[in-house]
Amino acid sequence: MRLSRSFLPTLKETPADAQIASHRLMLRAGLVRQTASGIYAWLPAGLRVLRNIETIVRQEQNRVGAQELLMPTLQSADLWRRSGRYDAYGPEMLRIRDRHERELLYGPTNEEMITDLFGQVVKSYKDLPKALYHIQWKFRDEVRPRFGVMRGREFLMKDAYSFDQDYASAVASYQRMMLAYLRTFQRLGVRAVPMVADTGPIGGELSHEFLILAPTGESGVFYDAALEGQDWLAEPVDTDNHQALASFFDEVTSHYAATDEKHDEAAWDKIPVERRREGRGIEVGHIFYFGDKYTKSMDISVTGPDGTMIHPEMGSYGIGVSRLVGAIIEASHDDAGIIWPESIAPFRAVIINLKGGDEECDALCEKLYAAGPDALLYDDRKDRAGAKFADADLMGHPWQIIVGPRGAKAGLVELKHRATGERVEISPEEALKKVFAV
RNA sequence: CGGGGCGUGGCGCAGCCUGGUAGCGCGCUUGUUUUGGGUACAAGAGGCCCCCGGUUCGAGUCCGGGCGCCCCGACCA
Repeated sequence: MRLSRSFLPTLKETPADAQIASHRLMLRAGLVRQTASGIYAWLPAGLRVLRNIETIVRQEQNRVGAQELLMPTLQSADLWRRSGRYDAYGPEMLRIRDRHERELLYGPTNEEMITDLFGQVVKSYKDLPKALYHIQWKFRDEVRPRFGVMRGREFLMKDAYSFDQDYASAVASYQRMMLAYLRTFQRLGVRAVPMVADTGPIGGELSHEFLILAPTGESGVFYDAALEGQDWLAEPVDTDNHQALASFFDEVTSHYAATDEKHDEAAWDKIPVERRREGRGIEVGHIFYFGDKYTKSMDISVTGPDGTMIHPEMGSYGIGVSRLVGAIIEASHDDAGIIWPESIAPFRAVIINLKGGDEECDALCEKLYAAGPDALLYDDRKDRAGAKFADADLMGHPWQIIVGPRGAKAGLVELKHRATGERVEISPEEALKKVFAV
C-alpha cells in the first residue's frame, strides 16, 4: 500500500475521548473510528489486524476438527423463548421489532441457534462428536461502554460449540479446545494464561478464562511461573487420543493460576516464592462445559447406542477477536506507539523514503515495494523525515526500511526493528529477506 | 443504574460567570524555505457555536426541554 493513496488517518494529538493506551493508540494509528457509543468502524489498517487474528484463530480451530459456519446476527425471539433465556437475559440484549411486529434480537451469543441447527441435522450418536464455530459480530447493550474496542457494545467474536454423546467425550472436546487456545494465543504473539473460572450452577472444573497479562487489566491474576515459556506449537498432542489429551490437560492445570475472584491463598503459599507471578490481566477467551443445559431445555436429542434418546453434552468456547486487538496493544506498546507482534501486524514493514523526488531514493524504494505491495506500506508522502518516523513508530510495523540519499548511493538501506529499536545498515535484498523471514 | 462532566472549523481547546458581528494551536491549501526524528516564514480556505423553544433591540453566552458523548462506581466476553 502506498501511504499517499491510503486511508490511514494518523493523529498527532490524542482524541479527548480516549483514556487508556490501546484506545488512544488505535485512534491515533488510524485503526478505528467511533461511530456511536461502544460501536466502531474498522479502517483499513485495523481491519487487516482483525483479519490476521481471525486467520490464526480459524486455522487453530480447524486444526482440532472444528468446522466453520456462519450464523446470522439477527435471531428470532421465539428461538430464545425455547431455552427460557429471552426473559432471563435482561436489558443487555438488544431487542428489535420488524415491520410485522415480529420480535427479533441482535445476538449476544449463539447457543440457542447452534443447538437448534444441530438438532435439525444430527440424529444419531454415531455422528458425534461435532464441533462447530463461527466468527461473527455480536451485540451486548453494555450499560457503560468504555476502553475503546475492549468493552464495546458491538464486538467480533469467535464462538465454538461442541456436542458429545457422554461426559468423557465432552471432556476430551474441552481439552482439545484448551490446546487450540494455547496454540492460538502463542501464535498471536501474546501470553494468555488459562485460569480456573467460575462454573456457576454447573459445577465441576471445566471452565477456564484466558487472560492476557497487561498492567491495565480488569482482573488481578496470580499464577505459577511454570506456565511461562511453554511451547505449544513444538509439542504435538494427539488430539484423537483421550489419554494424550488428558495428560496434556493435567500438565497445564496442575500449575496454579487464578484471578482474584478465585484466588486461594493457601494454594498460593505452597508455590515457591520465586515462581509466584502476580499482575493484572484482560480476559480474551473463555471455554466452558455446560452439559445438557440447552439440549435439554430445547429438547434436542439423538439416538444413543442402546436405542434410547440422549441429550448431547455441550461446551462453548469464545475468543474476543475485536477485543484482542485492544488487549494486544495494551500488552505491547511504548511511548511512541504500538509494537505489533509480527503474526498480526497490518503490514510487515514500512518503507520510509526520506527524500521523495530524489531519483536514487525513489528508484530504490520502488524496487523494495515491488517485492510485496500488499504486505508492505510505502511511505511515499511528501513529508519530512521526522513525521514519517513518528508515524512509523506509532503504527507499530515490525520493521522499518529506511531509504535515504546517502545509503541509496551506496546501495544500502537501514533496517530498524520496532520491538528492539535495533538498526542495521544492509543491502536491500538482505533487508527484504529479514522482513519476510517467518 | 447512582454520581460527575462535556458538546464551539478535521483534531485539541479558549470564549459563556459579567449578552454586543467567533478566537488560538495543530491539521488542510498555495508559495518560498528546510531535508535523518512532527522545519520556518508568508498568504489563504474552512464554523447550522448539538437540536428545539423561551427571554431580549440583540443569545455561542441567560432560562426551559430534548439528544449525543465521556469519566468514576456497580456490572460485564
